[in-house]
Parts: sequence; structure tokens; C-alpha cells
Amino acid sequence: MIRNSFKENIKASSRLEVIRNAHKKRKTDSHATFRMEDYLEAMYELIDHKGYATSVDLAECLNVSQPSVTKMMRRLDRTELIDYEKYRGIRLTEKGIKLAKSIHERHGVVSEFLRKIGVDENIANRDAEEIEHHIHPETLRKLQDLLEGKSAISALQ
Amino acid sequence: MIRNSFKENIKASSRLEVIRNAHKKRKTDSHATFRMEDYLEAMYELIDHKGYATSVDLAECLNVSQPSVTKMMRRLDRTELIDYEKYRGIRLTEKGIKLAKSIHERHGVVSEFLRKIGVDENIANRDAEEIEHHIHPETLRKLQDLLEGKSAISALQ
DNA sequence: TAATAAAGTTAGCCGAAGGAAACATTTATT
DNA sequence: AATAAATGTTTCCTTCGGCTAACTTTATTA
Repeated sequence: MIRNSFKENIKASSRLEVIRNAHKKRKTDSHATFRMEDYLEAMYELIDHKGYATSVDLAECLNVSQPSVTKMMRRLDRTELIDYEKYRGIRLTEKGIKLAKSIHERHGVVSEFLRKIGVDENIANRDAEEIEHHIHPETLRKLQDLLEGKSAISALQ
Repeated sequence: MIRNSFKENIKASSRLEVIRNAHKKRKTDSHATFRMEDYLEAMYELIDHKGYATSVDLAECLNVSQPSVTKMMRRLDRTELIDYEKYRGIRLTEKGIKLAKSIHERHGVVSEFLRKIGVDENIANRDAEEIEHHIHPETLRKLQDLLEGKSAISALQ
């Protein structure tokens, strides 16, 4: 069987190239992992709502065990997204607040969009929770434009 | 400091509830992990395009090392999504083809939508590659309706 | 204040996914 | 057929994120 290399073939297939490009290593904007972003977002909401965030709250909020929360606290502290001293509370740093806010905003845009196209609220929120981590700033921008009526779907014009 | 439990507070804050619901354990439709889906999709494209998929192709396609590919092959074989014998080629099973097709379709819908709202093609594809794994069937349906002009964004009407 | 309950932490484990180095097998070349 | 090159595999290590069980610290309450 004569085998052609991927590189030869790739020119002939945009689909393959698409996949390849799509799988180039990608980090979140910050150096935070998606999961770190999740914890941060939850903290942000909790603090916003009740003034503080406990381990128990976070565990319940994220459906994880308390040890998992502790472990993540240490990571977030190391990366300076929160200030954390054991047995003492948690505070978001400036950096942490900034990141949490941007995640919060992304979530809002995505879930609003989903609701507006008729997706059930619960599903919209669940999907938004995942999508918010993967969306490029440009994509976010375009969604915002769409929501604000600044643009439309070209096919429908 | 008087602390209220998460459960007491949750009633008062839909945002918190949203987060909590959104973080309930979620699997892909099949039992495959997102990464398994990625490999499967790449195989599908490769086979579609050149009739077969080698380890080297897959490694390059997914930007991973060959050992990682081998390892994943074994997993996919165990879950019967592919037929795999070492040093021999790879074949998708019926189950594997079915799953790969559905991922492929999801990808198409998402990236088409993104392109139509003006997102750059490369970014659209990258985002789609991630979003396709996280999107609920209902959300997909709504996106399709939107693309086909069967619905519109309510705020814009 | 002493005892109990709740909250937080540590230690040690797991699986998923990845990588490098070394080895095995298959394919191509001379 | 013998050698070289390419491909595929194994072994062993890493990180991330999760868990349970046991422990420590803090908070509550009798």
C-alpha cells in the first residue's frame, strides 16, 4: 500500500488542516486551567452574594469534595489569583478579581445568546458554563454584536 | 461572623444555583471522553480523506506524540469504538463511525454558525472544535434552526 | 470552660492524558 | 536478501483533578 504523508495530504484537505490547527496547544488567556477558572468564578459569585466564600460553599457549589477545594486553593494561591492562608478565609487578589469578572461576563453573553435562540434556561446555563472557557475573544465580541443588534446572521439577510 | 449555609443562600441567588447545576457531573452522550471524541473525529476525517489513518497522521493531526496515540488506540479498542491490533491498522467500528459522524455534524453546525456571525474562519474552527463537545442536543437543534432560518433571535425581532 | 460539632487539612490513592527514551516491527532502498 | 528508514509500541515518569479516611483547627453549645 502506498502511503502518502499527512503533510502531502493536508494541502488537499482543508478539513484535515482545520483539525490540525484546532488542536494546537491552547491555554486560557491567563495561565489558569479551565478548572481553576471554574473555582474562581464560583468564589466570585459567592463573595458577591454573601461577602465571603467558605470551603463548604465552594465544594457544594462545584459538586466536589472539600479536599479538592483545599488543593485548588493552594494552586490558586501559588498563581496569585487568591490570597489563602490555611484555616483562614479566602480573598481574591486584584488579578483574581479581574479574571473572575471576565469569566462572569463571558458566561453572561453566552447564556443570554443561548436563551435568546430558545434554548431552555437550565441547558443554556450548563452549556454556557462549558463554552465560556473555550470561546475566543473575537467570537465573544461577535456574539455581543449580535445580541446588541449591531450585526445579523449573514445567511438570513 | 454569622455564616449562612450555602443551601440557605442558594434560594436567594439564582446565579449560585446556576453554577451548582452547571457543575453537576456531565459525561458525553456516549461514554467517551472529550479526548476520545477528538481522536475519533480525526480518524474519521483521515479515513474519509485518504482511506486509512496511521499513527503518524493522528499524532500530527492532534498535535500529540505517537505513544499517546497508541495509548488512546487501546482505550478506543477496549470501548469498541475502533478495531485495533498492534502493528496493524485501525478501523472504526459501526459504533465508532456513528459517534464520529455525530461529532462531525456538531462541528459543522457550530463552525458554520460562527462563520455566519462573522468570526474568522480559523477561529471559528478552533472554537467549534471545543464547543462541539459541550453542546447539548437541544442547543445544537436551536442553532440549526437559526441557520436554516426557521427561527430568529428574539431580541432582534 | 469542657465537650461536641463543623470546617478545613493532610496523606495517600486513582484515572485521564501527555511526554521521552528505548525497543520492536514493518516498509523501503540498495 | 541485507540494510536503512519509518512506523508503532512499551516502559516509566509527569501533571491535573478527583476521591476517602484520618487528622487538626475553629466554632458552637451545654
